[in-house]
Amino acid sequence: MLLVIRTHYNFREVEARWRTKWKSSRCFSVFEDLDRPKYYVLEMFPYPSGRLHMGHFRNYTLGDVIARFRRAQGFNVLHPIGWDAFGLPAENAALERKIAPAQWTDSNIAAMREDFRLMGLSLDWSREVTTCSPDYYRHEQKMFLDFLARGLAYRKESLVNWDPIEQTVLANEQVIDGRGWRSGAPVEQRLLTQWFLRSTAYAEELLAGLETLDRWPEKIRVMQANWIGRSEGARARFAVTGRTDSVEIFTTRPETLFGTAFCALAPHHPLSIALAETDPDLAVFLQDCKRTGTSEATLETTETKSYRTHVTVRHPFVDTWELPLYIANFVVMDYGTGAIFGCPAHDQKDMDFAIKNNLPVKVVVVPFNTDPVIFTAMLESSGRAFEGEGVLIHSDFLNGLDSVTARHAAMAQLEKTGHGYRHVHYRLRDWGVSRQRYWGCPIPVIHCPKCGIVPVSESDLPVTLPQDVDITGYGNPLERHPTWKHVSCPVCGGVAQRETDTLDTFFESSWYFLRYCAPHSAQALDCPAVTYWMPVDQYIGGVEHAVLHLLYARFFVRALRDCGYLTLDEPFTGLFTQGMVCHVTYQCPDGQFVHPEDVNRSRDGGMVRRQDGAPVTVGRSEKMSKSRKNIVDTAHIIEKYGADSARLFILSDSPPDRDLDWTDSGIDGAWRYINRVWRLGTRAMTMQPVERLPYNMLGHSPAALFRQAHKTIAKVTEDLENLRFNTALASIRTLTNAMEKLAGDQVGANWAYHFTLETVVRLLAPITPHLAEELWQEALGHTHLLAQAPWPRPDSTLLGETTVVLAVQVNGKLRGTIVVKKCDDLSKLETAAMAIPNVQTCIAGKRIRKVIVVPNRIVNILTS
RNA sequence: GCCCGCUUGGCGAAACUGGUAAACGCAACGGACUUAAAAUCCGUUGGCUCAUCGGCCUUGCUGGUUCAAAUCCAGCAGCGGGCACCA
Repeated sequence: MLLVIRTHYNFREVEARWRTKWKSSRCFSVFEDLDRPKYYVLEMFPYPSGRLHMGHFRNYTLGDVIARFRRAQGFNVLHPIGWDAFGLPAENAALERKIAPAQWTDSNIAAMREDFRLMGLSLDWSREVTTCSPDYYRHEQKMFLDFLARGLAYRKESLVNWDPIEQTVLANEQVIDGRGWRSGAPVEQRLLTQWFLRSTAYAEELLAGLETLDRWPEKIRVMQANWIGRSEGARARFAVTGRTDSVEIFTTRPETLFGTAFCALAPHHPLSIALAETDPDLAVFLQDCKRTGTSEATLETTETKSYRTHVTVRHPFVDTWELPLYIANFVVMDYGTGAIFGCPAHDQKDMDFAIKNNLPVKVVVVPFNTDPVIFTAMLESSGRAFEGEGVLIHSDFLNGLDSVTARHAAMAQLEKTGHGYRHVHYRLRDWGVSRQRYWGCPIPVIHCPKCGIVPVSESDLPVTLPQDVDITGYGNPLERHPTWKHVSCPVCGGVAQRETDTLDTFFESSWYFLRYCAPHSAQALDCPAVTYWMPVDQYIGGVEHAVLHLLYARFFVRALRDCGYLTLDEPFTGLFTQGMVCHVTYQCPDGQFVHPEDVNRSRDGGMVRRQDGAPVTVGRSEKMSKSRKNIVDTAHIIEKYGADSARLFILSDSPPDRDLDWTDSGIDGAWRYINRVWRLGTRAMTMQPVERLPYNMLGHSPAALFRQAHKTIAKVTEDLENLRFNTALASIRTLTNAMEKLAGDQVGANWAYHFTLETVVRLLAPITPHLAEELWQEALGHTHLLAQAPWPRPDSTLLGETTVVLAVQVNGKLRGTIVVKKCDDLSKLETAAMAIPNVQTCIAGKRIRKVIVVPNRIVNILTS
C-alpha cells in the first residue's frame, strides 16, 4: 500500500475533522452514572461581550486540559458552559448603538459560541445556560422570595453615586475623577432604600469554612478572611450632653478609653443629621461631604474634613468628663456604628487628627520596661502614635495592668455600668442586591400603599422584563416605562407598583453552577443531580474574583441550604486563579495607541503604523484592554495557527497563575513544535510491523528512550494533577528531543520509538487534542477516539535510578561532582568525595573540621 | 489609604520538604543544506576572568538565621490585583 507522507501539518483540515467527530460521537455529553467517580470542572462563565478575548482563551484552555485529563483517568467529567448575560455593558451598547440589550446580548452569544467551537473544547453544550432567559431567572426570583420569607432579604437605606444630570445611579466604574462618565457632572452621594441580603448572618460560617478549603490558593483564603474581617472588642456609649441620645462606638482597644480626646460621627449618622437641623454651618458641611463618590478607595484617599459640633459627649467611665464631638468625612456609616472615639496617643490617624485640631494627646499605654515620663515626652514631640501593647497609666482602675488584662477589665466595667458591652465586629457588610437598571432580573415584589411590600405569588413568576423599553441614559428605564410597573395589589386588589429595581448580576453567578447539574429541570435545582455532581471539583477563573463573586457564591449556597434547596456548604472544593494575559502596547507620537495588527516592521527595523507609516514606539506589556488597543484577537490566531498552537503556547511558558505575555515569537514557536511532533509521527507512518525487542536492551539507546518515556508519563501525570502545565510540556519536549536524536532508517520501526510516540500523543491529548487525535489514528493506527482512551500508566519498575550525581562542596562552595551508585553509607560517600582531584587541591594543607554528608545529594567539607 | 500578591540571564521561566541556580523554550550568534530565501538540522550563549585546568561574582535592595538561602526571618523599594454598582 502506498502511504502518502504529508510533510506539512494541515491544521485547518485536521481540526475541523476532529471537531466534527467529537460532536457527532457526543463523547462530552454526560449523565449521572453512580458507578463512576464524578469530576466537575468549571471555568467562570463568560460575560457575552461580543468577542472571545485571550483571557477567556486561557481560562477555557486550562479547564479543557483538566477536563480531558480527568476524563482519560476514568472520571465522569461534567464540563458545562453558559452565559453571564445580564449587566451594564448591554445597556451602554443600547444607548450607543440604539440596539435592544436583549438583541445585543443574543448576537454576542452567537458570535462567541462560534469562537468557542473553534477552540476544540470538550464541553457539554447540551447544558448551556443563559442567565437573561426567563427560564433561568424565574428560579432566582423564587429564591429571592424564599430569602424574603426567611428574613434573609430586607430593605434599608444606603448610599449610591448619583448623577444629578442623568438622574441615575452610577456604578463606581462610571465615576471618573468624581464626575459622571457621560454627563461630566460632579457625582453626589445619595441615600436610597434598597434590597439587601443578610450575608453577615453567615460571617462566622464563611470564615470557618475557609479552613476546609485546602485546595484553594492560600492568598485567596487570606483575602476572604480579611474581607470578612472578624475583630473582637466592645461597643461603648458616650452620652450626648443635653440630649437623651448617645453616640455608640466600636473599638478593639477599650483599654485605651482613658486616652480619648474626641468622638467623631459619619456625615450620614442620624445624630449628624439631627444636629444639622439647628446648626446651619453643619448643614453646609454635610452637603459638602456628599460631593464625592461612595467607593472605599475614594473615601480613604480624599482629603480629611471635619466639623466641630456645638455639643459634647460624656466619657463612659467618667460622667463629668466632656469631650468634643466632630463630624468627619473619613468616618463611614456602613462600617461599624458610624461613629468612632479618638485616642491620639495610640492611633496614628487619631494623632494626625489631634494635631490638626489642637486636641490633647494623653498617653495611657507605655511599652513594657519603659519610663513613662521619658516615653510620654518622646511620643508627644515625635507625633508618632504608639500602637503596640504595654502597661496602662493615667487610667484610673486600669493603672498598672498590661494591655490584654486591661482590655478585659475595661469591657467588664462597661458591662457593669451599662455603658457598653463585648461585641464581635465584622468588616463584612450585607450584600446590596438592588440595581436601578433595566438589564437585570426583576425583583419580584409589589409595593402597595395599603399592604406594604407584597411578594409576587409563585404562580405569577417569572416577572419578565418589558421588551419595549427605551434606554435613554436618563433615569431608571423600568421606572420610566409607561405601563410595566403599574399593577394591582395581589392582596387587596388596589392600585400598586412593581418594584423597579433589578438584581445585582452577581445574583445569577451565585448559583449557575448548580443549574448546570440539571439545566432543563422544571425545578430550580434537581436534588439527585446536584447531589451527584456538586461540589465543583475544580473551579478556574480570574484572580480579580477572589473576594466578591467567590464570597457571594459561598454565601448564596448556604442561604439556599437553609431554605431547603440542597444540602451543601461549600460550592467549590478546588479553586485555581489564573493570571492575566498581557501584550506590549504600541503608541504613535500623537499619543494614539495602535492595534498590533496595524503595526508593520519598517525597513530599518523599527515599527510603523500600517496606514500612514508613522513611527510606533513599543511600550511595556500590560493587561490586554480595549483602551490600550493591545488586544490579540483569538479568531485571527486560530485562523492563522490553529487552535492547538494557541493552546500550546498559552500553556507552555508561564505558570498558569502568573501573568502571561502574548508574543508573536511565542505562538510561532508553538506552531513549529506542532510540526515537529507531526514529523515524528510521519516517521512512524512508514513503519514495518513492529519488532518487539526484549527488555535486556535496556541501556542501549532505544531502551533508554523507553525508560525515559515511562518517566515522562509519571512526571506529566503528576504535573497535570497539580496544574503545572508548563513543566509538563517541558518534559514532553525533552522526550521528543530524545526521539529526534535516535538516528537510522529503521527508527520508525523501532518498538521503543513506537511506544514513545504513542506516549507523546497520549500525553499531548489534553493539550493539543486535534493533533493528538490525528496522530493516534494516522500514525498509530487506532480506530477509536483518543478523547475516550484511558490515560497511560508508567511502569514503576522503570522509574527508579541506580546512580546519582553527587555534588561536593568545600566550605559551602561547589568544587566538583561525581556519579555514584545510590548509597546510604556516609563514609563511602565521604571517601568518594575526597577523592576528587579538585577537592584535594582545595583542602590541601588545611585541617578538616567537619564533613556534612546528605546521602545522594551533597557532601560539604568544612576546613579551618 | 487599607488588604493580597509578584520580583531569578537579553526575554518567558525551572529548581518538589533549605542541598549542583538557570531544566524547557524564545531571541541572538556561528555552521550545514540551498543558485538564493524560507523551512529544517547541528552548535554556542548569565557576567567578569583565564592559553588550559580553573577562579571570582550573580536570584529587586539591605541585614539576619544556617555547614548550606532563589527558598526561612526582619526591614525597604518597584510593579500588579482587589476595595462592596465593571464582570
